Amino acid sequence: MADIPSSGTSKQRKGNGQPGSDYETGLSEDEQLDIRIWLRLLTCANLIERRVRKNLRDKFNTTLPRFDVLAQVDRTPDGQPMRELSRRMMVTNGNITPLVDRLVEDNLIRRDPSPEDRRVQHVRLTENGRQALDEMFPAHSSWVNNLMANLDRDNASQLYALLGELKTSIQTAERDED
Amino acid sequence: MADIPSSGTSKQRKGNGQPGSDYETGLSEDEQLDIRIWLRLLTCANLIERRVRKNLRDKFNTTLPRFDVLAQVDRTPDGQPMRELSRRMMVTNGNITPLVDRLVEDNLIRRDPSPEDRRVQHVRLTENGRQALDEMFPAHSSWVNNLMANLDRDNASQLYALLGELKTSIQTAERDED
DNA sequence: TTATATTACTTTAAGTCTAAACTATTTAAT
DNA sequence: ATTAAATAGTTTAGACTTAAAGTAATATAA
Repeated sequence: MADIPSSGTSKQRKGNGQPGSDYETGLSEDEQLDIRIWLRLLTCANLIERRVRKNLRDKFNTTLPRFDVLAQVDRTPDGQPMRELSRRMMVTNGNITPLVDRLVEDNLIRRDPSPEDRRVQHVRLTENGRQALDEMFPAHSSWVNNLMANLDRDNASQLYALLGELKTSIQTAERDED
Repeated sequence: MADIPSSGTSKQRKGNGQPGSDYETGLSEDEQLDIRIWLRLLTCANLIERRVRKNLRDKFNTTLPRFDVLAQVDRTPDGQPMRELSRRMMVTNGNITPLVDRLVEDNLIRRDPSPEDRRVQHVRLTENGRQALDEMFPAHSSWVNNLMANLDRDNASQLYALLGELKTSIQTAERDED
């Protein structure tokens, strides 16, 4: 996960000679800034994720992917097809199958075949699953809240907006890729 | 990875009645903002990570953790102990061992026992590893740069600063935990 | 209609990751 | 010096993740 670039190069690599270039890395200031944003982003995400994982394990004896499935499934009253789960969770299809298998075993969710399309399985919360989620959800919020408690509210709003800009930039770049 | 909270609750959960609370989630505006920051952060991190992983595989037939190890090892001329690698990469100790094993097999790094402390193994780049990294590093930068190309430079600087604030907030909260 | 492509999901093999238990070594405290 | 505690690294079992290949069902197109 961590992805910290070093000089990333042998001593031979020279600066590009342009203003704002860095002798060590051969990157322009803009390029360096981008990399630093990426690394800081990753560090923050890792720190938060680590805390959430630890608390889910310690306090609810579960894992983040399991919590994610429950939270996702709960987003729509009629449950969701597997493909929708994998799309929302940003993981591959093959990942979801065994994850859902285990949650079904534990009677937290169930699979209902779609009446319209026999390929589709709708995943829904069981009563058990709902209860579990109702306990976990506020705790999860409070953990995140706690980690950001020292962040000034104006800064928080701005950060949220800027992350939106970043997201747009990424999606634009990915769209142009194709 | 994705961690999208839904209503996360049955219909029974009521708003907390305070100004700015949300009937659906029972979260205050501040709490909602924090969760939204977290989710957006995670989305951005996932999008970038996914692109980097895909490009590492397609163009260099390698993986992100492998690249991370090489980049980390390169940061200090005399290599680094395993514990330092795991600390910097924010993964557990047990993760590093097989990862390093595979890279040693491929002759990209080597393990040198520390002369001072017989428990310690210093991990260093081989000439092969240096060459590989020298090819990968600029490519890696350009991928990230590309994803952020549509981000205004002022916004980028601000985002970097705010992520710093967030990081501090998280670390403060974690410190208080202990 | 019939062939072709697409879609939803599962399976497989291999890599990554974690927590926990373990070994070997070093450090600290008596 | 001897014991206890801490540290570096490895190993283990299990969960998660991916890409790629496979199966079944649906949609498209000729």
